Amino acid sequence: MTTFDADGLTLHEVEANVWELERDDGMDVPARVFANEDLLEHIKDDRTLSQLRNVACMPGAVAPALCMPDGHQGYGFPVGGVAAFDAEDGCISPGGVGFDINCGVRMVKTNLTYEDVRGREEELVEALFDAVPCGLGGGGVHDGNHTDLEKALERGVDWCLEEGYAVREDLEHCEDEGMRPDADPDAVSKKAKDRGASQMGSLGSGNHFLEIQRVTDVYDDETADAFGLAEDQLVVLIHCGSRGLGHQVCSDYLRRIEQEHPEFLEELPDKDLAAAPAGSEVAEDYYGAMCAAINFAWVNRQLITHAVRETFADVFDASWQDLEMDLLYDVAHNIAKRETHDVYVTEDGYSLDGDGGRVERDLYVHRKGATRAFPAGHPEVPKAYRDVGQPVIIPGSMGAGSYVLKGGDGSLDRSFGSTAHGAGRLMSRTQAKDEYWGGDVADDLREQNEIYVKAASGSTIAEEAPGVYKDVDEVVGVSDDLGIGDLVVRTFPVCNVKG
DNA sequence: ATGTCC
Repeated sequence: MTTFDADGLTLHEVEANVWELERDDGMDVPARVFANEDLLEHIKDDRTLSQLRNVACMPGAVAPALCMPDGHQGYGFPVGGVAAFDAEDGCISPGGVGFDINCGVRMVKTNLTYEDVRGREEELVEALFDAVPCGLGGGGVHDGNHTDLEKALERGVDWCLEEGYAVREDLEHCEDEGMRPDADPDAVSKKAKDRGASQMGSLGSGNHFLEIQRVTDVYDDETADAFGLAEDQLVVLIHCGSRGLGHQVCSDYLRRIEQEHPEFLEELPDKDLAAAPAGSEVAEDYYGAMCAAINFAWVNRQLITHAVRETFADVFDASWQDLEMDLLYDVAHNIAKRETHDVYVTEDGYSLDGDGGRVERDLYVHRKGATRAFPAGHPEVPKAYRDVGQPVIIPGSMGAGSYVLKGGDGSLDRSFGSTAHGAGRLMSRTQAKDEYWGGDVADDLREQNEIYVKAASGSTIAEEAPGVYKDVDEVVGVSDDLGIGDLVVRTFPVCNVKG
């Protein structure tokens, strides 16, 4: 059997692109990495694998702890991690969701082609840059107050509909229809709300961006047709999260868990895993606050969508409806969710693939830097896509393509209905700033790739240089080979507004 | 990711 040694641990290749960390005495369940050997090389020297092993030791872990092909080391849990814990006697972990709650991405379609925008990239980017607040700090598309914020936290995109920032079809083309009903605004601190009120409809910083892209390749004609995507079509990708509000919710609950459950923390292999026992008051409060932050992030992306539609209408002198700027889909990348899954009880604990006795379990499924990828026929896939599978949007780096996949038939048996979320970082932000200078990166993109980039700060461009990321082609290739998310189309950047 | 430490 092929093995791969990394981070002081040994992986065994149990089938093509599936590497297992065998269960040792400390682990409740085995752990698995979905990757090829090139991708494994990238996690050889960081803490990804030991972090994944730690996740497999957590109370109530069900079936394997998983790392997607774009995985890398994170805070407590690896980014690219998928982990399910029993919702009755397991746990929920802010570290398993991440600081940027419901960081995610949506794709807005247009009926324009690359020819329509060619030569007007600078004009379009300047107009978008003026219309969508970006970078660190306050300011948003909607001049928020606390009354609006409460409604946004409670109702998500449904609030945008009432305010004229959304149409009914936007809700129908969003994961969870843009609203988590379990949201509990009372569980969100005043400090978090203060930060959120001034950031309603803002891009933020880091890897967040607004990008105009063109469809360059169609791999699956039938599904592309169902998604309304065709070669040469212009689309808009909006990638952002819950800004300071989500960050504050995460920080608040990490502190509360430390204060209220020190004995529970003590038993975890790493304090950064910071889980709350299922059923405890803090677990319920965190779930309610996290769901409110999820709603906030959806409102954020919807408000930006509104601003993008108005900007396109201005620049191209036509209404956004005439430009057919409909939402393809909006997916969350950093969330935990109560979901019911079929699992199988085996001698070794649990499996997902039908070996053993079937039981239905209520779980907290954590997707941290991972995308839900439900297959055709699943009741939570919107009606428009029920026959083909949900759209899965995977952004690449600034200089690389992005992909639209469809939820694969293998995703429920392999990964709790999940796949990768992006290219995945190769190096830290600090290291990136040593290796690159923002101005040079932007010049290279313009001269070599004809991609026009405008950013709030030069150092952000350096931190996000294409060379800082893995090869997204390899990431989606593994997803497609495993049948957890299947290739539909590839896009390539035309111009980009960076936070 | 993030008013990159209240």
